[in-house]
Amino acid sequence: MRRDLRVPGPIDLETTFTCGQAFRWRREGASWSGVVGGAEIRARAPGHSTLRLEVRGEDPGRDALIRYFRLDEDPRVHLVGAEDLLAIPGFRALLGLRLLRQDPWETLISFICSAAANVRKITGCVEGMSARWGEPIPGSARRRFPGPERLAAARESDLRALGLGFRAPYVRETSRRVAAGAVDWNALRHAEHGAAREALVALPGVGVKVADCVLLFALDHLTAYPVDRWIRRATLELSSRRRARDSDLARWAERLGPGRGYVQQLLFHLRRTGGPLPALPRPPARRRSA
DNA sequence: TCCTCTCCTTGCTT
DNA sequence: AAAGCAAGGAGAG
Repeated sequence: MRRDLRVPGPIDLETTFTCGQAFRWRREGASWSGVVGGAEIRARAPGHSTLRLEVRGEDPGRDALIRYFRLDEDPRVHLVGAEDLLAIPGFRALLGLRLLRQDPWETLISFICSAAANVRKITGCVEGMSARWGEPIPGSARRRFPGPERLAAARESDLRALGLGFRAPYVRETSRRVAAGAVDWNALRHAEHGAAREALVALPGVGVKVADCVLLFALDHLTAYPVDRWIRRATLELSSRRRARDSDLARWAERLGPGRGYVQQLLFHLRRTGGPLPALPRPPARRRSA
């Protein structure tokens, strides 16, 4: 079935789907093909103000798709506090990169696979697991991302055969714990950022960076600022530092406002594709009032 | 407690 | 062709 959704603010599917937040979207002729839940979605954005979707398989429903694509908001609201970044060459052109609101389980496993990997590698792992253990989608050649029980039952050697390498035992053990009910996604969604992160870091293969990715890309914690290699470089440059702990870089980024997670995604893409960033002007010194 | 180093897979790039 | 690199984590010292 077909759905046309109104898009508040700019949208650029190319950067949205290839920027390293999601790993199941690929170009398919004139449109993009992705898997969302039990559906294959084919997406186009004619005129950049409408998102035209063709849904095959189990229809997530209009509201769920609006949530997935975050069409319930104009992404520019997340720039409050980060206005200085608009002066950086190339930054303004990235505002059509839409942060997605993805499934937390799939996001968790995807980013466990992201350790010392690149986007292509992660995509291969996620597609491989889906092809091997995912349920078929009626009317589509693609498959769902497998649930925790399926991956918990997988053999480490089978995961390694898909190219997961040293990440294989992490995926297996974390799957077991999730299948056993150790993670309450809804609770994490509403918990304070620090507490939610603490719960995720308890899982094998999950450190602060991966936890923050799950919180940002799936659980609506837009204050999460995952620091990976690229964001480390970008933030060091913006803050005119030569070296700093990741936690200090995340603390520095607090000045980018409550939407710094969204900003992080734009900076990640900008730094990865465009090279070094200029230093940001220092914020005016605080005057002591009264 | 905190920092640094090493290892862990794989495949593409230089 | 050896080394570097890629959305890191865990364990040792």
